Amino acid sequence: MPIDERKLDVLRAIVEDYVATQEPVGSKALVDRHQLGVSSATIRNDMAVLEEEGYITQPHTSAGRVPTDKGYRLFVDRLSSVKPLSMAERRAIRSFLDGAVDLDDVISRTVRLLAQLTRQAAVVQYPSLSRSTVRHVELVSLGGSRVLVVLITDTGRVEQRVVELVQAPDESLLGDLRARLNAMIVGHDFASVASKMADIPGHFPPEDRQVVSGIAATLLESLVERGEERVAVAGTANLARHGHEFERELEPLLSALEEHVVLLKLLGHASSSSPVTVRIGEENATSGLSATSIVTTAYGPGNNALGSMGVLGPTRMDYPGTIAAVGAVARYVSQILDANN
Amino acid sequence: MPIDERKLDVLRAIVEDYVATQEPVGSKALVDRHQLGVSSATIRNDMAVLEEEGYITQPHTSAGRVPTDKGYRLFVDRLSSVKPLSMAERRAIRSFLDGAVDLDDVISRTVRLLAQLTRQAAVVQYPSLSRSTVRHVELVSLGGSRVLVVLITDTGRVEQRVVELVQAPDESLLGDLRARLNAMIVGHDFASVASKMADIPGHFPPEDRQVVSGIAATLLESLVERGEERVAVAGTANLARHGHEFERELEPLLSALEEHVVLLKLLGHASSSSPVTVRIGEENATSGLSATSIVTTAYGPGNNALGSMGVLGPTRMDYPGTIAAVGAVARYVSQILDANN
DNA sequence: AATTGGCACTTTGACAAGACGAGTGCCAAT
DNA sequence: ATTGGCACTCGTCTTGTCAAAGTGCCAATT
Repeated sequence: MPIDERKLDVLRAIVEDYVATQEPVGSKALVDRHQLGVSSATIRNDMAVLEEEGYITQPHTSAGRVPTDKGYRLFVDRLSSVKPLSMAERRAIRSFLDGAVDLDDVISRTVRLLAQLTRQAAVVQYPSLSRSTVRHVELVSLGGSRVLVVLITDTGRVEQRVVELVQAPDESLLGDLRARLNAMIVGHDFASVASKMADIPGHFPPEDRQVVSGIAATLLESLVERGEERVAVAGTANLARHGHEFERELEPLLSALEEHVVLLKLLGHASSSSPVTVRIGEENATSGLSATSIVTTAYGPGNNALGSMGVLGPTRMDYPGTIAAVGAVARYVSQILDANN
Repeated sequence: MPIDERKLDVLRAIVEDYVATQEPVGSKALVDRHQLGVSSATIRNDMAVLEEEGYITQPHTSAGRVPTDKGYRLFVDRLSSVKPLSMAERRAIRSFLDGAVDLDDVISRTVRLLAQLTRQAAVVQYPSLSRSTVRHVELVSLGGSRVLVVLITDTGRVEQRVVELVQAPDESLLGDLRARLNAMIVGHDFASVASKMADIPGHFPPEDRQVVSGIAATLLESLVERGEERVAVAGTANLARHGHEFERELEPLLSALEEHVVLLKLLGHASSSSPVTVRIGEENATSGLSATSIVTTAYGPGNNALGSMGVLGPTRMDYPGTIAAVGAVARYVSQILDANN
């Protein structure tokens, strides 16, 4: 049985009504609230087909229908148009983000903004180190054998790390090393930095090599290990707001939001083909998240993706609105980062 | 009617049983599970008195009794002894915290440890800037008119901030300023730093003063404004675990955990008189938190409190265990920070 | 005076039975 | 292909009953 145009209309109407009311929607209610031009009996026939094809389901005989993951998928892929943001929302984005003073501030404002706009939980990944270039490396002696290594990227991200050396380095050694590091890696991509780093100790006299390689190792480590993992989260309270509706989901979801490793996997590598990616229910392989959907997109000036941001909520969410909000915020943040380059 | 010794025993038993079972506890169950040496009828009389005095209450006629906030208060103040941690727990604290490489790592490990140990939500405040001294100030030109200001405290806390100046500073000016700043404020308390800062521009030629005061202002600002507000949170998922038990509380509590300003107020100024502070239910003036209790303590080497840490959970929590865990973790963290001084 | 056993009373929760309503599926008619 | 009609199913709501839990009180005991 083919799915014709009207059946798609029916599916769209079901999704919209269900998202709005949170209640299974029946054939009668449907003809009342939408201008479908046919009777409820016809709708019932269509619904039977849609159910047979797996787009909708009924919690029990003689309740209305509810969209399945597959139904939502079809909805976002083919049935929904992007809902333009209201002027108030556009204004909110601007005024909220324009006050940011530096990268940390941009990220923290962005994540709160997204949470507020969508009334769901929001996540923003810091600009990925591996896709940034080095702007500056600074070494600061903290007295004794301790040195602070500071790394600054072209996106304004600042990573710092204290390293405990086997012996106290003298000030001139630090100066030499700082100069050499900067000359060597500033402006370069992170992948290339890793290979160059290996040569560095060779340029120093043997007695200094231990210190030098200690610092170099920390630098590399902080790039690779800690590099990707920074994310900001906000809006967890929004999940509890309509919380008891997806009950058993809440705890695993909160866990995922705390486990940054998991979270980054969920944010995933936003495909650059389509601007905003939606992953629905079971499509997230992560266990316990079968009733949550994730809307993500990459951000970054031009086509140069620096990181991802997104929103998590129940599968029963307002997809057009959420997609629009995520897209708009990402575009605006990209602009800001570009202007700040 | 006076509250005699046995009535206190009864109250203690009620609190313990209620915390363990999460169910109102009746007179019969009480004599079964505890060796009180009297009959259930006697217990009933005692319970009637306890209820009259406001220490316990019954959800409805003929259910068991449940402790009130006042009952919990009496329990923690006079009826409970600190429960010593198990060897496994002590070992966990050590092995978990000993791997920390720097302050950020210490804080993040601490907060996760606390959450895991108590199975509740944990909060750790970063060492307060106002109670630290300056170890080093670093100025790094980012090219153009942008300068990165990095501030390092004796506790290992590193604050950074990018400042956009009206004109590009030249390198030697930055060097001068850096030297002067360090000479002037290293080793000093933050309160005194603020007043000294005002003099700084005067030592520079007029044409540089704008740049100098821009940097000085940022430094001050980042100390004062952002200074206190850094906190780390973990274990929010634990709240959802037994979440539906305190229902309406979840959302405001999650909100509070995200609003760092509110959170810091809740952590409060841990009184140094008693090592661990407990605030129960309504005692937290914050609205919506009438069913949550907060167990906090200050940490820091010796009597020098650097910040607070604590645990938030339902009023119906294991107070002796939680108090012990918070106390032990705080002591161990204090040691670590001391060793790292 | 304190404690106890006994008993009546109240309330909850579980269970069953029945009324009701919502919604479907199907069929015959258009 | 669409429609109105109708029987059917199933969940929900209400009501009633019953057992269990727990209390409060009282008279008896120590």
